[in-house]
Formats: sequence, C-alpha cells, structure tokens
Amino acid sequence: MDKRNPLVKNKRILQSSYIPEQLPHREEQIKEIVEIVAPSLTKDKPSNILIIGKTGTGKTAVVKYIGKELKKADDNEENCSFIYINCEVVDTPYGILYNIGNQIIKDETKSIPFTGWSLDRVFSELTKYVDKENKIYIIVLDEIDRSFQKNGDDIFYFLTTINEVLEQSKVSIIGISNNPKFTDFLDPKIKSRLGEEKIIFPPYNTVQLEDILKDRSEEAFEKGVLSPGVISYCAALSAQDMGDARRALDLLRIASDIAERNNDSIITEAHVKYAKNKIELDAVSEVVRTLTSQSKTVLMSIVINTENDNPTMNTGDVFATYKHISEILETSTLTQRRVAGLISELDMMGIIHARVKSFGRAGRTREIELGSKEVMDLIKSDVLFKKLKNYKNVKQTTLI
DNA sequence: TGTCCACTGGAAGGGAGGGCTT
DNA sequence: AAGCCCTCCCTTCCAGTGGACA
Repeated sequence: MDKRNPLVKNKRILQSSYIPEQLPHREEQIKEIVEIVAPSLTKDKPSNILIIGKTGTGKTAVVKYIGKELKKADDNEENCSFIYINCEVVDTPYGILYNIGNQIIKDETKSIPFTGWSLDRVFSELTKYVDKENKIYIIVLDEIDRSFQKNGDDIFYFLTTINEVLEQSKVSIIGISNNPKFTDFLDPKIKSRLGEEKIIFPPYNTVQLEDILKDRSEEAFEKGVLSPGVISYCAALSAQDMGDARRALDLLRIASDIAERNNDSIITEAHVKYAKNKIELDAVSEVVRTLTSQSKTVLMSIVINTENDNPTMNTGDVFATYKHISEILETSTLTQRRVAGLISELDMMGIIHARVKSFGRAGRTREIELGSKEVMDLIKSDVLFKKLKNYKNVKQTTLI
C-alpha cells in the first residue's frame, strides 16, 4: 500500500476527491456562493442554490471548499451545519433521508435504521431532529438530477417545504447538476424554490486547465520529473473533452503511475497517451464487469449476432439469440419487453449503439451495433459463457 | 391516403428480499 | 409471528409511432 513512487511527493493531491487550498478560475463562483451562504453564520436562512455545470468543472470541489471554510468560521458548528449527499451514490428517497438524518442525529441509539421504517416516519423523525437545535442546515445534493430521474420530486418537495413546519431551525438546499435542463421537468413550485439562485460553472479552457494542473503538480510531484510539454498536453486533451479538470488530473496521475512502473525517471507525453487509453479501457471493462448476468447475456447475444455477420441487428434478432443462449446456459429467460429495456440501458451506458429506426411496413425497432471490439473480448472471456465456446456450431445445427 | 408492421415506451402491479414494529 | 415498509427486478398490458407499401 505504502510503496513510494519516487516521482511523486504526494499522490493524494492528484485525486479528484482532494480539495486544494486554492481553486483557480473559480473565484467568481466562490464569491457568489459565499455571499449567498454567509447569512447562515448569523442564523439567517440563505436562499436555496442550484449549481449547474458539466463534469469536472469544479462544482463539487467549490461547494466542499465552502463547506470547509464555513466550518472554520463557525465555532463548533453552532450556527450552521453543512451536509453533503451524493445522489448518485445514494439514489433512493429513503437512502437520501437516511444519510441526511444520520449526519444530523448525533445520538447513535436514536439513529435511523438503513431500512425498515416508512418514509413518513423518516420524514417526521428528521424534522424533529432538525428542529431540536436552533440552527441553519445547509444540505448539498450533488448529482441531484440522478435522483430526480429515478425517484421523481417527492424528496425535493419534502426538503423544500420542510421550513414551513420548522419552528427554530431552517434548511437551505444547494443542488448540483450536470444537466441544465433537469429543472424543466420539476413541479413549477419546487422548481422556483430550488432555483432561488442559479450559478453556472462554465467548462475550463486549455489555459485554465494548464493553470490548475500546474498548481497541483507543483505540490504533487518532485521537481523536474515532468517533461516540459506534459502539462499542456494533458490540458489540451481534456479541453477537447468538455474542459473536464477531473479527467486532466486523472491523466496526470495515471501517467505517473505508468512511468513509475516502467522505472522511468521522467513523465513524458507518451506516458500520458498510454494513460488516456488505459483510462478509456478501464472505464469500459469496469462497466462490463459489473453488469448483471442477464445484461451480460443480452450483450453476449449482440456479440454473437455481430460475429455471425449481422453487425446491425434489431431488437427481435437480439431477443431470438438471447432466448436461445439462455436455454443453453439454463438460466431464466426474460420477456422481450424486459430485454428491450436492458438493450436501452446498455445503450445509455455507451457499450452499444442503439437507435430507434422505422423500416416502414417492416416495423419500427432499434438498430443495434456493438460499441467496440474491446467489449466483445471482455464479454467473451466472462466465465458466465464458458458453455458457449462452440456456439457457432450449435447455431448452425439447432437455431431456426 | 390509409394500412400495418414490429416494436417502443409508459404505467401499474407483483413478489422476493432486506429489515423494523408490535 | 404477523404485519408493515422500501427497493429492486421483473411481467403484463397497451397506446403510440415512423415510414414503406398498396
């Protein structure tokens, strides 16, 4: 675990979870948010804030940074508490309330169980505890659009109306979203409450990314280990990629790992190039690896069709193959409706390409293509499909 | 211009599995 | 032990649809 990389002083600094002392090119946004949030130090309720910006534009870092500063300015959290929830990690209404509750409730014997209670009960228990001390609670809901997608707006309704029931304390919400349009689908009442203040985080440009990388790399690396063009190269790659600073830092970190493993004393552009490929491949294999076995079987059906000279298949083709191989594998067979749903999930994950297309009289269906060759190799090597080694032959004799 | 295909996509609901409450 | 509740995964049902074809 603690094997030291001779190139790196402090690797933690390159991790996206690290909150630096300075957040370059976000001074304006910090100032805006601080102005809104500052009244909480005198127990006045700040407006709710909605923060919008693409991945890696510093939204989470800025908010966490402000939370840290707020804590410093407020002795023992006497006037306000800062609560952070990531709605992608905790994605059910119960889970969100459970997490908020247990960050507020200090007495462990009174904490909310992670399952078992009705939502109503969690609501009322939470309200009771929030109102116990006269305080401002700032609740940050990161990736708020994820929760809305899955659960609708019940939970936002609760959180934005809770102040009407509270007698002492007040709750302020900071919502963070990648998707600027997500509020369009909210109930108008909730929409206006949630978005009392709106702050936009624009993507970083190449120059700004370079500044960020320079700052961090000075702290993270030993002197002289970065070859001159490396930082601008990482910045340029990530600027193409929607100005994602997280991506840029990942590139640098992985590049340094690769250099270390090769016992190279200098990190070069070649390492970065290699890192880029590695990141992309890792992302895909992680997704494929963690699919449920049914999703894997659907994906396998798409692979088989591709290999059998049917590179653009439709839902019906996939389902036929799916049915057949799940018989061979002796697993349960899902309905076509469900398989169609799994296909559209795979599409959303970016593993396959599926677009709805109409063939006139021949009906309307999805035209499905495999995303990449890597996916094919990954899924074929899955232990689940050992039995299908000679599927091609099987198919010729028994299918249709 | 209307028909009709092969689905899509939404909704409702079931049931298993986790766990609390009485 | 029986009765709840929430979540996840799934089925069933059905209205809706883009566009080739008659």
